[in-house]
Amino acid sequence: MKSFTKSECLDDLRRRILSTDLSPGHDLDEAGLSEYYSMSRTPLREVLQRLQGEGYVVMSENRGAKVASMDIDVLRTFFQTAPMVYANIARLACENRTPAELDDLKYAQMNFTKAVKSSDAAEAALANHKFHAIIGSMAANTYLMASLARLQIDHTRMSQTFYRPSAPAEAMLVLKAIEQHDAMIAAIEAGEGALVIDLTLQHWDLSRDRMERYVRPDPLPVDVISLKDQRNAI
Amino acid sequence: MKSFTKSECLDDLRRRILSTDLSPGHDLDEAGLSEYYSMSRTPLREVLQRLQGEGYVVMSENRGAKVASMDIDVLRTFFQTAPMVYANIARLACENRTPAELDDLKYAQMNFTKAVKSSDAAEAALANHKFHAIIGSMAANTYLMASLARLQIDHTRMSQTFYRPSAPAEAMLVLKAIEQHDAMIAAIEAGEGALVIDLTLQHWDLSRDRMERYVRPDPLPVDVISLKDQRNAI
DNA sequence: TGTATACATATTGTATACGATTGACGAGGC
DNA sequence: GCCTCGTCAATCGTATACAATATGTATACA
Repeated sequence: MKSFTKSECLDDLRRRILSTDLSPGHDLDEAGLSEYYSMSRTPLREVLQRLQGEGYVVMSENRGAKVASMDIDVLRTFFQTAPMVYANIARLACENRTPAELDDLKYAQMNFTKAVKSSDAAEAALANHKFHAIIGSMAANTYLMASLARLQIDHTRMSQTFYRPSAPAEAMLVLKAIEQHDAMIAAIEAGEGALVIDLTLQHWDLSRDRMERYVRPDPLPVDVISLKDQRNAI
Repeated sequence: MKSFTKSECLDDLRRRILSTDLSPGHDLDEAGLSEYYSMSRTPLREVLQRLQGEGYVVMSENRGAKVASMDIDVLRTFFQTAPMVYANIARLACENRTPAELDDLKYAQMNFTKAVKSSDAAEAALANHKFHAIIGSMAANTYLMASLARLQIDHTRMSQTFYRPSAPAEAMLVLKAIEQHDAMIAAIEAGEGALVIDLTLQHWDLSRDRMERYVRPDPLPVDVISLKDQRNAI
């Protein structure tokens, strides 16, 4: 049985939540997880606390931790807020990026491309997450970063289907996303703020259209009873 | 010796950090705090973890927790980001406020006014914090809320001087802030989005001008050595 | 048969003891 | 005299035991 360090445990839980291996709303049992990661409950609880701080999980007194749910309200505000934050982050990244960060970004893009070509859906989603997280850190803005990090959690979870294209036309869209990333890298490197905002919004539009697939095939509840269940499940 | 519950401890630490009773960069000793709040180190560590998640403190491996510092970069991004977030929050608050929240807001404004009139600077700053936090929760936007909460931490800490007016003309500015709050309440109640954005930005301008007092009398370091110290102190 | 209450069980919260890491101080070597 | 290395104290990190709380189930009573 592999033994995990605390930060490995943290990373692994993040991965599992982002890839919806641990689905939204899933109940996280301390004892079970502490055994799984072969560490005692004390450090594991601290990991969960931290994940709560990052918005991955929600904890309630005497009732343990759950994977942050994605209910109807959350989705609404997500689509409302994301473009603004993404655009502002991109602009700031243009102004503040360092050469080292640019290298990181190119490396992340390489990994992303590789994952897409090898049809590894979960890996592609995570690589995409990493790519945009780097743009976030380029922006060097603690405050917006807090929003971005939370947006990305839900974005990555929703985009799982994006990288499992079912039709050739849809596979093309993923390739287009790769191209857009390349264009964004170039614009950031050149420091062209207006351009990168434009590219970011285009990238967002592509992603948003595709994310409807996540929402549409599994329609949001409309009758009172299941709505109530959804709310209670938060 | 008063015994604290975990959430009381959390609140108290937040208060002490916001009022700069615990100054930025201050080192937080687990053993000392656990004795002060008469609880064991385990729950106290969880409190600190949580405060880290909220941006109040910064923790580093094997080196404990510190109150989040406010160095030169942070201030720069603060002034860069605050108006955008505040304005957007205000607009959303207009759209989504509930009657109960409106009552809360009016109550908070009452407390704020009271604190100002009684010249209780720390209390006024905290009441102002609460006032704007309520507007934040009215917006019902988890993502922006994450930014707002972090902005508010630094805003409140910087505004400590605001409520200690040294000249009559400056005392007037605080009274003006009260009036602006009233106008904002009215606009939010009426659902006038454009107006509340305008009022919010005016309110921000007032606050920003006054916050220069926080920065100016104690100039940011310009020589290399103290800049390095500042960075290491993060 | 439905509901309420009391008990059993599982899970979370807290305290304490012990082990690990860091940073400082001082002795020894260069 | 300065640098290096080793020891020591202080503080942080982890494990485990125990207490408190919530949930599920069975039973008694209406």
